Order: sequence, then structure tokens, then C-alpha cells
Amino acid sequence: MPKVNKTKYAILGVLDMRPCSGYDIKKFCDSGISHFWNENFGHIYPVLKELEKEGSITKAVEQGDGKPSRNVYSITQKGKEELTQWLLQPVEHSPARLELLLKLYFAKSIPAASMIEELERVKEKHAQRLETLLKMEKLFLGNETAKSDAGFPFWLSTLRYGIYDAEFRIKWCEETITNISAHQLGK
Amino acid sequence: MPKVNKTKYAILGVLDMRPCSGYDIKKFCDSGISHFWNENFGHIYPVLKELEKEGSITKAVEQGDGKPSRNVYSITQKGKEELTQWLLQPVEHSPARLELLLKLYFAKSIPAASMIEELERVKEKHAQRLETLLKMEKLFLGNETAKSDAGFPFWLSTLRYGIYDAEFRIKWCEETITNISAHQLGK
DNA sequence: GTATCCATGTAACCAGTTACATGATTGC
DNA sequence: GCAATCATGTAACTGGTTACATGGATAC
Repeated sequence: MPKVNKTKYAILGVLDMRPCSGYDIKKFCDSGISHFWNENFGHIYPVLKELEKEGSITKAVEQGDGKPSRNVYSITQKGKEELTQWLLQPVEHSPARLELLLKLYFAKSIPAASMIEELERVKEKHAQRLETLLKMEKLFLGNETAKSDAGFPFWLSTLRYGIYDAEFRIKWCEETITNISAHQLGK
Repeated sequence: MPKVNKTKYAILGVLDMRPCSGYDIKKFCDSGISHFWNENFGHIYPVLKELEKEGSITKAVEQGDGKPSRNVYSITQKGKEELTQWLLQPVEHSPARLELLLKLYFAKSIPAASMIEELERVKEKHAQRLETLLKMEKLFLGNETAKSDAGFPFWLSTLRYGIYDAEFRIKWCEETITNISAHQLGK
């Protein structure tokens, strides 16, 4: 079976919440869901055109006074059906490709210090990510409007995923640094 | 900066351990490191040709009696240097794209039962993965030859990563199923 | 005045996937 | 006889990235 274009469904999903321009969609991805989903302009704009052509979304040009004009897209009934169909399908398996682990696997021929530095950097990155996610969670749990939305438990669980993920990676970095160091000393 | 061809380094890394045919490389990826790295023939063979052309690896044709002939590749000094250079670089950031979380985020418009079923499937998949990884770890820790190899702590840590990863995902699936169910009942 | 944000798009590129093609050998 | 495994490759495709191009508005 051929791989499906996920950008398409990401766009339909965002437009199912509210009408957006391409720019809005990008902003939304960068702020709200960037810890598990990312898109770039070079893909969003062409896919928006495609979706419009096949009747899954409609375009309305919004003329701002002074402001640059925006193409605001809305989802159609057809688009909603397509989105629902996709949501009902099991997730496609995508083969893992973790560059850090690949490097680690081959790392015996480089100085251990270099790998340890890299692990420290990665750990720090995830520690920052964890902080951000915990802040987001706190804000979110205190937001009564969000809490009353039917999407609330789903949104919360995506945050929880990110938190668990960051936590285990930090733990693993620490453990790995310790083990590699110990092994170096024991040689 | 342009994205680098990771397949190239995966191949160099495998050949740095021992000479291999394209088929061997594929087998190795599928068995030993598939929980964090994957390759397919359609990419391995062309990249092997490229690497040979640029002098990072050399080919030797092995004529088996009766058996189909194999192209066995070995890494050259140039290839080793290239591999080392890559190992010393920090890992490239690759933007997250987790289809399951994207679906979950948009899931309020489909029946909760459908999403819960999916989460049960995913949980089961990771439970099986966890079992396999734990078995591998046990075998590995009991293998004296492996233990004496300089690569041992690195190989072990990639296994540990997989184990932590599977564990947190299972925990998260359970939590998410509980939360979604509770929210459904409370409506 | 200059950097950042708003806003839309195209073109080139390429990494990686899938499907197709071929054929020998081994084990049941 | 048939399925699975060993073994190598090509062609077509496409999803996604990066770089390039443009220009107005806003904030410092």
C-alpha cells in the first residue's frame, strides 16, 4: 500500500477546528503541537491548493484594510468525511530511524568524551522541553474553557505523552553517561 | 544546511564491523538494530554503488559453488575517516511526526471506542516489543564474547533505550485509555 | 532605519519507499 | 511441487525539505 500524505490530514484537522490561512496553520503547528507534529510552508501551500481542487476545503480571500490579504480556508462536508475516514484507520507503522542511537551503536571508534558531550547536550535539550511541557500542562489544567471542550482529554494526553517521553530520555541519557564513563575507567 | 544521507553512514558503520553484502546489511538492520534503525534494498544497493564510486568502500565478488554470487563490500581508510567525522558531529534535529498523537488530537469527532481500540492495539504492540527487547538484553548480558567487546556498553544502551521507550508508551496507553473512558462516562 | 512579523508562493532537490524483475537453492 | 530464503538490482514515485523571491506592516 502506498504511503499516505499526512500533511493533508493535519491540515484538514486544523481546519476542522476553525477556518485558517496557510500561515495560521503553520503558526498553529509551531506553537500548539510542535512536540509531536511539524509542517513547513513549502508543503502546506501546495497541499492547500490540492485540497481546494478536490473540493475538501474552500478558499475565501480576506481583504484586510492595510494588512496583507489572507487566503482563509474552510473545511467542507467532503473534507470532514475524509478526515473522519482517516481518523478511523489504524495508524501506519513508520520504521524507526534514531540517529543518536545509530551513532551510539558505532561509537566505539571515537573518543568516549565526544559521545558523552553529545549525550549531555541531548539531555539538556530534553530537560528544557520537559520544563516547557510541564508549564503548558499547568496552564492547560487551569483553563476552564479548554476543560469544557470535548477535545480536552485528547489534548491533555498528547501533552502527557511528551512529558513521559522527555522524562525517560533524560533518565536514559544519565544512565548511558554513567555506564560509558564507568566502562572507560574500568579499561 | 542540507539534510545528510544517513543510509550512507549506516552502511559505513556496518561495514566497519565486518565486510558485508547488501543483503547482509539488510539482514543486520532487520535483526539487530531494527528497534531504532531501518533500511530497505531500494536504498542500500544504489548507495553501495555510490560509496564504491567515491572510494569509501571496495567490492569483492564472492563466487559460491552452487550458491548465488555475492558482492562483498569492505570499508576503506577513506570510508573510516568519513564515518568518524560523522560520528563526531552532533545529531541533526529531526522534527517530530507522530501520527498516533495527531489522530488523538483530532479525535473528538469520532467515537471514543474507535480510539480506545487503537490504543489497545498500540499497547499490545509495544508490550510485544518490550518482551523481545528484554529477551535480547538477557541473552546479551549472558554473552561473554559480547561483554568483552569495546562496543558492549554502547550496544547495551541502545537496548536500554528501546526498553524504556516501550515501557513508557505502555504506561501512557493505559493512562490515556483510562482518561478517555472516564471522560466518556462523565458526559 | 532596521529587525521582526505577516503573508504567499515556487523551484529544485533528494531521501527513502514501493513495485517490479529475475533466478538459484533449500527445506518441507 | 511449493514456499521460503538467498541474492541483486532498476524504475517510478512522492513526501517532505530547503532555498529563493516578494512585499507590506509593525515595533523598537
